[in-house]
Amino acid sequence: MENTAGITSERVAALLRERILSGSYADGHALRQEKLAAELGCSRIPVREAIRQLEAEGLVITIPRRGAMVAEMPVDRIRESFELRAVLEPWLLTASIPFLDEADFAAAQAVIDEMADLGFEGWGDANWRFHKALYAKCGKETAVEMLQRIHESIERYLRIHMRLTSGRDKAQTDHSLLLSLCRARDIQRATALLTTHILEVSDKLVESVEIARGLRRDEALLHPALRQNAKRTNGEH
Amino acid sequence: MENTAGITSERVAALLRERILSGSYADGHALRQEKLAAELGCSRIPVREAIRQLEAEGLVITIPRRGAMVAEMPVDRIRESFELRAVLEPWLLTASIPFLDEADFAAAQAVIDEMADLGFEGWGDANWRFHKALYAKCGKETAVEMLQRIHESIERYLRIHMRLTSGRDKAQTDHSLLLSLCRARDIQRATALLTTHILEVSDKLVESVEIARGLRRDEALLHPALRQNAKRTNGEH
DNA sequence: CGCATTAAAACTGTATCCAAAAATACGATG
DNA sequence: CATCGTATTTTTGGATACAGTTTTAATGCG
Repeated sequence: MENTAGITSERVAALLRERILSGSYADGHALRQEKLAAELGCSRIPVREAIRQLEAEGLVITIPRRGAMVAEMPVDRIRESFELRAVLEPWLLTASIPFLDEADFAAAQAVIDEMADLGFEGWGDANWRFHKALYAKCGKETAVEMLQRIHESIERYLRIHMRLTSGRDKAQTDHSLLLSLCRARDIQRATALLTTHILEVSDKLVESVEIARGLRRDEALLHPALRQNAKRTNGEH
Repeated sequence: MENTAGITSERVAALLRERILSGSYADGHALRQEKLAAELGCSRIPVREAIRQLEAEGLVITIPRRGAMVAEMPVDRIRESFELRAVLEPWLLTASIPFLDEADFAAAQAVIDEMADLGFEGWGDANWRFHKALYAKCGKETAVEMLQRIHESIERYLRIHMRLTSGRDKAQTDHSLLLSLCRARDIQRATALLTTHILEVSDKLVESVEIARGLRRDEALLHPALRQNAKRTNGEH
């Protein structure tokens, strides 16, 4: 079974990460070892190692003897993630702008074009790739990796937000304007725009997440009520 | 076979982390699964999961089919870690100072006192605990956790630096002064001092690490030469 | 001395087993 | 009828044994 390509536990981790980031596994979704092993056609050991890895990445939490589940990020943490972005990204942009060349600008523009006709699915990832393109020359790899992790951890909430608002608002125009300012090497205005861009999205997104969680809670309250009315008739699966 | 006291993978991870942070396992030290399992009295499974976890934390790197070793941080990364500290810590301090109370100051002072009669061993950890005490009220848990990880990843190089310079220089006076400024709620001067404090240590520490690595390289060049002179006489272990 | 072949070591994953803890189902009782 | 306690089932965490593969070393020959 051509398992020669790469280490299995890494592939399992990549697959689970993809499912969590994409929202395919919602917050609180339980990651059952045996089920995943059967589904992926491997034993439990690579699954367990992958779960450990994702736990260290903060995407899942494991409770001993109870298993792993997709970690739900509290709204305070979500807000804080955006605050961190608002601190770090302008810093990286400042360091990067003087060294950006035409190839970097073209790459960023290509991502903008790509995002134009993109649905909800790949939007969060493309958004990060656009921002990252502007930090290409910042010379701070560790910080970029940290930011990538931050973007990954909030990607599913960005998706929820876009699904609720059914649109990507003025992000596209923000991005285009930001790219123009970078081309003009206008660090002052570019960082100012970037900061407001990040913080604006933050407020709206937190709002959406609170609405979504409120809805989910109502649903959770509704389900037991339904179960009382229709005893034992629900299909559970 | 008292295997009732199973060693959990978390404990293995904590132990290995401790050994890496303390410098007990130097850069490049190979983490052999079977050897560790035998030493810790457990099977390879917890060891493997612990290694995956540490890999995600950036403390070790694994090369497929070759095993795991303690990750060596390039000097550029070390410098970058301090740059990140210089950006994030003043930010946290600014957010925290207005809300610090006497208990927080007393805790910070206690760490300073503790550091006075402390050798190389626990100094890096205490240093972080002092800084963290000042960010107690910043309300940014994610950022604090990130910084903790940064401090952990550079702790062994701090140890190397102190061993080479055999002293903790003016860190103590810096810390005392910083605490005074925090007590006075002088955000301006406190953040300025903090920034210079971090960047000063950075330059000196990078220098020490470069010296240490230069020495180690010489040693590596010397060893094969010795082996040639005294064929087969080296005890390998 | 250099290089090719071979042997050993070490990692990766599978399968099976067991113990412990949690979840669930079930039944007794007030 | 609701609630509490017990028993069964599920799931996790780990141990053990084994096979396959790759890297490293050791050996031997020209």
